[in-house]
Amino acid sequence: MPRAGLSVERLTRAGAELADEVGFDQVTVSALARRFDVKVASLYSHLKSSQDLKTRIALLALEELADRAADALAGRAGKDALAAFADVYRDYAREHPGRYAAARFRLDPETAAASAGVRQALMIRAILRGYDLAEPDQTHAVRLLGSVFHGYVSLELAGGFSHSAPDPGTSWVRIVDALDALLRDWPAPAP
Amino acid sequence: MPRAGLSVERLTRAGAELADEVGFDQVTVSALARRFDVKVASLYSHLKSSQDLKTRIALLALEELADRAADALAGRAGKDALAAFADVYRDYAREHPGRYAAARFRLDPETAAASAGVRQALMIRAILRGYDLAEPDQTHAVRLLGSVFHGYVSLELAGGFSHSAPDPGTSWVRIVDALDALLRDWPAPAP
DNA sequence: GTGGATGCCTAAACCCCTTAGGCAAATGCC
DNA sequence: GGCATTTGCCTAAGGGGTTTAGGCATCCAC
Repeated sequence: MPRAGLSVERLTRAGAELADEVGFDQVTVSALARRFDVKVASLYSHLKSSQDLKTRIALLALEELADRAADALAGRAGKDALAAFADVYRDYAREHPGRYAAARFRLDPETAAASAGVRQALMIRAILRGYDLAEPDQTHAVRLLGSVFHGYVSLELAGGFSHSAPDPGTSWVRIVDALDALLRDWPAPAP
Repeated sequence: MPRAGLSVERLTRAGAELADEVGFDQVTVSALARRFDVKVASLYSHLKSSQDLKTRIALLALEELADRAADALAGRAGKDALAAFADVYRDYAREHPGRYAAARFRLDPETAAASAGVRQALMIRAILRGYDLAEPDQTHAVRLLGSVFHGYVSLELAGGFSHSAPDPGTSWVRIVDALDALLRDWPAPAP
């Protein structure tokens, strides 16, 4: 019987595809084994556990997202950069819902610290350098942007905006406009 | 052998408590049966399925959230109302992380349409009547607020802001300030 | 070619979900 | 209070998913 040629990388990529097809929480070691026409136990020479598999898929998704964002940001600044980043985020989630869900998978702190998630945070901070925000307002703004991007995309994916006008793409554009305006004129603390 | 006195309501409440203790995705029919010291199969005279249980917990959480929000909104308008609603959301998620996660559980469209989720959407629209927004801007704003509230709370719960200054409560206040300012001066579409 | 490392296998234990069918406790009717 | 019926909880059993232990065949290096 010839060997299947498994490897952590192939398994991770296949897991990511599986996630996009059936949803991240349906990604299972068993399903992956079926996909490679191999017995379940065989995967355990490559993966430590189901958790390990999910973590790897999450890291892959975070990488891909950060790569796309870096591409999109090249040569842009200000609102251009903000809109580009925002679109990367939303588009990625729509193209790869399973991977996007994976990117939200809870990692333990040290794994998270070593992930491409920090690159994303740095890029948001870079975008904010196009606006005039001193600390701690910059951090508040980072958190706001992270919340809006994640929140919107996750509500849209969950079907929260479906079948209702105006279409989600339009709201997205207007929300990015609004965020740009807000960042240009960030209010002082309320009295 | 005396009966345990199970009922759909008791099971749902216990499920919600369990969710807060161990996380919503650790809520399982088996765990619930253990909690009542009863055999697993016994729960199936009360619950159709594991999915059914989760749906019921989700509906409970949506009700509780809507009730709290309605209380908080009574007699308030404008920024007061906005801040009160925002705090209800964040506080509920911090007090009841499992229930909050349950409230994000994906319901099928008709169940969602009959849930307290629509009450929440109506309350956000009511808050926005304190600002001067015509359609379709009001809808854009509803979506923005929903995204920020959900996004922020979910990032905070996921530990995204932990161990980093400024503390998440401060950012929350400033973000609500910023949203208020933005709604008072909602920008026209970009050229 | 042969030795060793590696890859995939069988086997088995454990946990969760779900259905079918049975006995006993609660409920209601007289 | 006695009896029938309903209802609730049980045992039994099948189907997945996860994970570990141990075996044999394949692949690679020499």
